[in-house]
Amino acid sequence: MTRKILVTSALPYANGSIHLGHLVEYIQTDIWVRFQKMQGNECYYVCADDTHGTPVMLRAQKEGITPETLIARMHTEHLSDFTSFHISFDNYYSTNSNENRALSESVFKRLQSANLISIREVEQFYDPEKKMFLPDRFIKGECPKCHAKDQYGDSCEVCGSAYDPIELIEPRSAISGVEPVRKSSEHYFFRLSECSQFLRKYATEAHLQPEAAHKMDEWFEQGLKDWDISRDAPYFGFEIPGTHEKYFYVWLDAPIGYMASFMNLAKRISLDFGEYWGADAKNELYHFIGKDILYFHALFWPATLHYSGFRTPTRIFAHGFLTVDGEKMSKSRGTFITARSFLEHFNPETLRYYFATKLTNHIEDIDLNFDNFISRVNSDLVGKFINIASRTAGFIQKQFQGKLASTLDNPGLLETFSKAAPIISDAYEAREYSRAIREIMRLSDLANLYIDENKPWIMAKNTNEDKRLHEVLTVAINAFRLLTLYLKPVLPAMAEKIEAFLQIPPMGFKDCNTYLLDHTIAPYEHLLQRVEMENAEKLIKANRDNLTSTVSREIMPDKDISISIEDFQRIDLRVAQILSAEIVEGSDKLLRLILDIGESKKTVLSGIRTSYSPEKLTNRLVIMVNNLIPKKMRFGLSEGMVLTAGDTDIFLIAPDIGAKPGMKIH
RNA sequence: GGUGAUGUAGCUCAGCUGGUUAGAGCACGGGAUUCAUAACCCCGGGGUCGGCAGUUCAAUUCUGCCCAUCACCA
Repeated sequence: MTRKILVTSALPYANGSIHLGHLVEYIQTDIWVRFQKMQGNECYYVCADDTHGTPVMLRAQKEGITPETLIARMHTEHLSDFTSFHISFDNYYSTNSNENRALSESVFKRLQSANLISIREVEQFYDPEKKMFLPDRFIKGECPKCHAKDQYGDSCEVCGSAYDPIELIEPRSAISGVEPVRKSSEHYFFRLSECSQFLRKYATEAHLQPEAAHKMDEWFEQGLKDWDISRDAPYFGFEIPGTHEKYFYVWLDAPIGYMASFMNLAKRISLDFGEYWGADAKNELYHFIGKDILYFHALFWPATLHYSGFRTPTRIFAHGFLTVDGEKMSKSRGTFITARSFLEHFNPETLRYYFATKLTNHIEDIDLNFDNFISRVNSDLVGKFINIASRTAGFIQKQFQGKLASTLDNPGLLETFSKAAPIISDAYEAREYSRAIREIMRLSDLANLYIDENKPWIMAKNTNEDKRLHEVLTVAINAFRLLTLYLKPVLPAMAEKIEAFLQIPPMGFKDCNTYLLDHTIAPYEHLLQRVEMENAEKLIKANRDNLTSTVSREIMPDKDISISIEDFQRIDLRVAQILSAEIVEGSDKLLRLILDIGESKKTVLSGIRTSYSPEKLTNRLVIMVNNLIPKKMRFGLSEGMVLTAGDTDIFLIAPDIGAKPGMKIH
């Protein structure tokens, strides 16, 4: 039976860039969603930018733009980062939408009629200069316990104690620096204390992870407190209906953003909203979240939903945080790594794979250790998995014109692979990705061992063993196909490349019992570069450097980096045509290119062999730096360089069709 | 401070409800091999399973205490 499933990840806040910590969650969720789709289930994955609240408002002010402009920019940036990491949202929306406003208002009104909203006076710090109430994080002062200076209003980073902002010694507004005054105002409260019976029941039914259930018990024991859901103007958010200058606290409308994003999707592709969110909806609903926001998702959110006439989540899946080299991510250490900078140094799928080897269904922190990352990617992905195709495909091409045999040498091996499908899919379903990966790597070892035992390279020398050779290779390629299928939720882009190589339609789990026989495959091209420690070092350095220049870069160009137009014009860039390309003997990476630049020819030694084979380059147009001082290398003279993009995967830069060799570039 | 989680080979981690000589991958040493981007295959060294007590015929696995690390405190 086809399950109907709606999945969400927590909404990233529109005040900062996506970093590797965020990606743990999106990658975890995306693997699960892709797995569900491969199982043939109807599964939708929605998310949105979380756009409201004081930090967004203040940042927009600081940049001199409207909050709407800021959140539009962040939305574009976030979505582009997610897309690069192959996060396959069915909808990526915004909490600042008409749907979300309508739903938030309606939820509020229904809670009001259920008599779950109360109004109370609250005394808070107020910045008399900025004329606004200050959230705890925007008040700084001396810690009342350990007397450390310059601590936030809610807790001390030095001694770790938590307190009320009013206890701070010599409090200051972090925005204006003036001393805040105490001022009272009317606040709206959601009477969570009235919901504890319902929530206790819900906590049991939702089958929370043991750690989460434990935490819930702790909260129940302490007694649930009412929740302040209003904020005073100025505030960027939705005004509360029937009030003047009172706004919904961002945490009220943020989870409603899940519904709003789905509503927007539902309209577009004609889904029934009620089947997913109605009070008695039967479809499944899952939220993936970080452990820090369990309180909001396991208490406020189900209560809000239930008492406003909607369904509650089927399950809530919490995960731990990311540490880097065993320590909390730190901007000054350069381990606060942004998604974007990772992409400049590594293939995104290497991170997806690494996280998959670490992720379990427990709320445990996972560690990014670069030594470990490099060894996992190089030995598992390149050395074990890809190696299977790499060491056999050549024979299929050369000896059998790319065609697989119609019979198998050892069907038993492939049966073992097929039989592993339920083990692997159970592990994915249970979010025990590390278990799935262990099993897949065990199978990869079996495949490599099988090839080793049968030694196709020996058989290839004896023509009388052709039939057996053909069958052995066919088993190997089929093993590779099944491994690809099993890894596909984790490595979607690579799986797509491999499907093109095997010339087969997109695979799903139902394909785990069929084999490719009497079928022609394409020539093999290498699928993944090894990763190197050097790149990790560059990545960390880039993030450390970025810290110091972030502020100035947003406001004015950095003088050290900026160049004048005259500086640029000193570089003589020309369109060039590759007349010939050949491998430089004795070198790992170099190709010798003979380039036509109109009036003359030049020789360039270029380190692009890892990404381009010479036979593919002849007649291509490229861009070359013509006035570079010629460099004498061990293998001869190089009279310039050709422009490329990327560090590990290298891409030649090419002019548009019609350009002629020798044309100057300005 | 309160609460929780974790602590198994150099590194990253498996070890289900307690039961024969505690496992894997990587790293390391030796061998074999050359099809594969030095990848792959075989063999090996290496662990008082954080410490101390207790329950038990038997504890890495259960209980208590201690130590260390990490996280959370709406």
